[in-house]
Amino acid sequence: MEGELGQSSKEESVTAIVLILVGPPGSGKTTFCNDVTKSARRPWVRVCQDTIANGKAGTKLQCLNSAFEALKDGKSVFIDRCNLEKEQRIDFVKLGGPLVDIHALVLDLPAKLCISRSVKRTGHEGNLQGGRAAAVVNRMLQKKETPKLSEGFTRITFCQNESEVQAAVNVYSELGPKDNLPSGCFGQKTSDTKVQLGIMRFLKKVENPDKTVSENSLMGVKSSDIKVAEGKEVVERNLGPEISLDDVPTLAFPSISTADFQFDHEKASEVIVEEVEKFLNKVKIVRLVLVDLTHGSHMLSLVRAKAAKINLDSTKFFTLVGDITRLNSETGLRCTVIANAANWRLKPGGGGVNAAIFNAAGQALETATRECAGTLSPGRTVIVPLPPTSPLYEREGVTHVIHVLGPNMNPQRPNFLHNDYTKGCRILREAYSSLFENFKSLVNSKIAMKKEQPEDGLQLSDLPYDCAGTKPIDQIQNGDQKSKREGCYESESNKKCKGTSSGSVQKSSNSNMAEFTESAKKTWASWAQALYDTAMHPDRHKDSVIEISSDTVVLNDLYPKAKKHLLILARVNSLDCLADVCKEHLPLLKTIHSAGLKWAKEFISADASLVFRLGYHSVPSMRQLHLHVISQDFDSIHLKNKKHWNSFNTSFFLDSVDVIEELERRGEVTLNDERLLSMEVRCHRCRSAHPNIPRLKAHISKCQAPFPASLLQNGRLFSGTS
DNA sequence: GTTCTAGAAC
DNA sequence: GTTCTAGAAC
Repeated sequence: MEGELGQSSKEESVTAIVLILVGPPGSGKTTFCNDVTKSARRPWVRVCQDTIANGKAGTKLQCLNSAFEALKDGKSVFIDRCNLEKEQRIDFVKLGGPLVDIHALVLDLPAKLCISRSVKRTGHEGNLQGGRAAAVVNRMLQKKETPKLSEGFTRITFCQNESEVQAAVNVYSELGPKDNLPSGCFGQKTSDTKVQLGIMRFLKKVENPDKTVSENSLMGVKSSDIKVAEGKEVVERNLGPEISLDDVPTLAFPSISTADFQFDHEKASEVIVEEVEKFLNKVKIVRLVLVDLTHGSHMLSLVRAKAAKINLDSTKFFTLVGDITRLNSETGLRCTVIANAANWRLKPGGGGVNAAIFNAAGQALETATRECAGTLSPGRTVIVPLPPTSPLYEREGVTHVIHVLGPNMNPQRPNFLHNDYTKGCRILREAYSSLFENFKSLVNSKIAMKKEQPEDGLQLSDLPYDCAGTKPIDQIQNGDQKSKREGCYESESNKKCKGTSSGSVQKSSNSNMAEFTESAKKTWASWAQALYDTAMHPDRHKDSVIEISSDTVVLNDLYPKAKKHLLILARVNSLDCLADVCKEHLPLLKTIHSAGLKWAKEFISADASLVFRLGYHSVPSMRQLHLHVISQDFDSIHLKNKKHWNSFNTSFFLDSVDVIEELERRGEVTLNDERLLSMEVRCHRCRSAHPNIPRLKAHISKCQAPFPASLLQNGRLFSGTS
């Protein structure tokens, strides 16, 4: 079937398009098709499952047949059905071929908007009226799987609001019969709406357990249910129509000074709301979340009431009951920066938020804090970048902690203000304003990086602030503590730690902030395409290739970093790196692993002293998924620098066994930060640190220490005795 | 990914 | 002086 498609138009070599619309009822799929068709410059046929059987709902097969016929006629096709799950799209993607491009248009509009449109709708072809719409939309969104290029799409457009939809309408209606659109992903991805639902449930559970709307009743049919879901204050505050959870830089902060420092709640809540308002007037795209662990927190309700009174934008500022150290894992709320209610010595302990954050972040935060500041005075704040090795970074995605020291009204604690609230309020204002400004600087620093790397795909016009507005560290650190090196998380033995605060936040935290915005799919420089070319055309690389199968190509690394160093390439198009890997690739990854093991065995049979490790780089330099099979002698003239060493000997290197295990368990792979590559170099056996690569190499040529226990487990190392 | 090289570190 | 790193160019 695929082979025949597009044949009739082959002479003119016109490429037809199958545009698969992806969106829940009420997202505007049909409207989109109609709008494009109205002024289209190429023939389009809309295939709608709701009406395909003589105006009534039909089957997917009928849709496929109808699309196939239209393509045979040289027409382009809209697939107008929800297509939210990969499984529902897969057969339509198969319509693609040499003369048929498969595009997706993701209508990622706010769930609330889709629900209200569906509810209001009376003449919709799918008969999705009334209260049932809310149930259906919610249920569908929970199962939503964002389309990926790896499914077989040549182009995916994401629309999060009406203006982006209109832009897409323009693009497709202006597309002439012989025109093509560039491949790739366009428009930022929003969070999955199921995450929003996760938060909604969490909030209902903790904020108001008695009046909780059960999932069943939310999915029920009464319109009153929708009222409850939409009308409840807490839900409304957190599910406003403009929210897209993942992409907005978010700061989570505790109430400063109101716990152990016994600051008056009424006054503190006033300061918070006023400072938040001031900040949000200045900054466009950020979110601030006030977090408190206690159910029915007095502070949160005071702040909520005051925020509502002045109509603070509830999508930019809201309150949340939860553990500030577990926001991502427990509520799905991703906060890259969190604030800590610190003590003046910036030490762990003391209970409350400070103890919780230092506990959760591990020793790494203590060390990193020491590198940035010795002490803090009231009203001041200091930014501490979290090392990627910190559990808080790994598990929660927190890249920075900003320590804040608030005013103290507790006679038992240092800097007691003797109930001088004039001074107290001034200091508290300073503390919040400094916190928010520091947060802003971090976000700006991320943007500064994007500005330098336009190939990342982020449009400057999308940026929330003026890129020129970044401040050097000495201005933003805003503390009277002795300023130390920003961004230092390496051991004291590293020479670079001797630096002062002359560096800038921008430079040191660029990669920290890499998660603030999701960039479009990576573009690969020409030199990075060699493996891709080898995987696609192994016959052209006969000098380096040593084995070809239907799924893999095996070759010797051109610049081996050890006595034996092989690469096993996946022979799949658009599987560039681990970030592209999903559950469907499990069999392939297992095949690759077996091929690697087979070769390791062969080498070991020739030289029994060899020990092998099989794994992937978190962020490879070369395109095309490739497994490294590398002997652990690292005896090679090509191993020349820190990056070479650390790419195989830090958690940047992900063991194949662990990748497969995580893929089975979670359906995706957790990648580690590129900053690991510039960390100090340590022996992979005895873990001793070395000042430079020549000294490290001299050491590893002699070191006979046993491998660390972690490597000896789960078959991560493979030797003659394995 | 590598090569080249300026300049930092020793 | 030599050694080594790190950034730019490819």
